[in-house]
Amino acid sequence: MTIDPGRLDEARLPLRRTALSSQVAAVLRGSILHGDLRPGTRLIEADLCSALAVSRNTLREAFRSLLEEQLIDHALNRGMFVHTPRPEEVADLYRCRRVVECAAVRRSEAPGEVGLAAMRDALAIAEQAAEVEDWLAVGTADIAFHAGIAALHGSYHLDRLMAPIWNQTRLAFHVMDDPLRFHSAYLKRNLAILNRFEAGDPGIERMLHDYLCDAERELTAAIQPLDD
Amino acid sequence: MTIDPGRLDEARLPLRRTALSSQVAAVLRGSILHGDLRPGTRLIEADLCSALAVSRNTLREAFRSLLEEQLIDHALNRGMFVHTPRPEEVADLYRCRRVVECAAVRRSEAPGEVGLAAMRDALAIAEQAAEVEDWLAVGTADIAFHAGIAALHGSYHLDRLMAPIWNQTRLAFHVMDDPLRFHSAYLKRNLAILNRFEAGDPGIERMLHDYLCDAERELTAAIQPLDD
DNA sequence: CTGTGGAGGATTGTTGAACAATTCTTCAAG
DNA sequence: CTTGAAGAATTGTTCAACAATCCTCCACAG
Repeated sequence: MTIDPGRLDEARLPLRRTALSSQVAAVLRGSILHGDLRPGTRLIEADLCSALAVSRNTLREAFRSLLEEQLIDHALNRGMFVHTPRPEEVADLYRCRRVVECAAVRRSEAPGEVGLAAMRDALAIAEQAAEVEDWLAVGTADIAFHAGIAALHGSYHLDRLMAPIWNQTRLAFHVMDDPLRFHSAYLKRNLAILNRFEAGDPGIERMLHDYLCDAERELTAAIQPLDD
Repeated sequence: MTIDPGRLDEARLPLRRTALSSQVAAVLRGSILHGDLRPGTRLIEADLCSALAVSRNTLREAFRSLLEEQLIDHALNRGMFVHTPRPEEVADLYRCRRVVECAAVRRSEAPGEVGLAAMRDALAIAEQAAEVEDWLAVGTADIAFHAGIAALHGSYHLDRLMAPIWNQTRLAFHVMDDPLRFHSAYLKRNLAILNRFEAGDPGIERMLHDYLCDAERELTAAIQPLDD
């Protein structure tokens, strides 16, 4: 039996159908993380269906994914809302991050090359964005940097489970009043962390721990006023 | 207007405080974790719809939840199958558990009374079940014990993120050939862990680490032969 | 002016049906 | 025994409809 290369291209098209609800989820996820859909926004099914040109069932399947990622909240018979981080939730987020990230930089086994590369890339992007004063991008890169730290574990499940944590952290950044003062300080500290890790400094765990405590305190204070 | 207490009970049944799809998901989740639906079982939509008396759309929304929890797998145009744990996945599960559980017993701050109570309860249930040789219940209680350890963190998010880990661990137990030999050994070690933790022994972290490495090795070996 | 209550509209929850696409089953022909 | 194709079974996706619930508005009594 011979294989016709032309048929392979044809077969590629129906693959999109599987991704339909996933594509919708990706679009919404991007809008929420980018800040176009701000925390607290109500997501009305009919409007989104016509805007995205999909059926309600497909949209609701996409909602299911976003719910699992905790990017949106569900109120029975009232629908979906973009999640609004609360101060006590921020404290919980950073408690999780301290557990996972501090353990990641401590473990000597398994270098986790993927995570290290992610850290370097994220740092470069952040510095570049900071020069243009694109604080949105700086915040995103900061999260990517710390996701890279968690990825040092080299665990598929751990990365998967941390995704909601990063999402919520990103959301918390959106409800901050002054992103400049916040992010610029931590850019330098990220660089220091990377250098110490590559140097094999054993004090890095304590350093990262303090870093996360500081960030938690500042972020909690910054989102306090927004109490809707 | 007076309130008739008798009518409140009647009104409770038709009053669904949760969506039907999540109720369906709960039923399926229970069946899978309990072992009624064994790993590899194909979940045919039409059969489940008639059995649960719900529509396909509702059932598929429930499927979406179970997919996110990785209790079931999806094959394009072939449907849903109860997830079958693979050896490399088991290794990843225990890598996550070592990070979270070892950190939980180490931290001196915040006693985490809820988690401690969960550990005690789970241990009592496990011992009771072991006497009747109900190894299904012993396995479930073992997982509840370790979930209690993770709950020592007192973090809502961490508990939430660990839920899929416990689910997958429970699934892995189901594909073991000899549950007796496996669980009976770890029952005693669970008791030892609890005692050391309550005594404040600092060596508990290393002890728990070794425990988890042993369990990983044994479990991996036990599920190896089942390669479908 | 306040707030109480209800009518009506808007939105979500759920169902059933329909059709296309794909996979599985069966069975005859080589 | 293998191959191949027709038919059945199952899934992927969309649509329309109805019930249940929530929200808005307004009349009306105090």
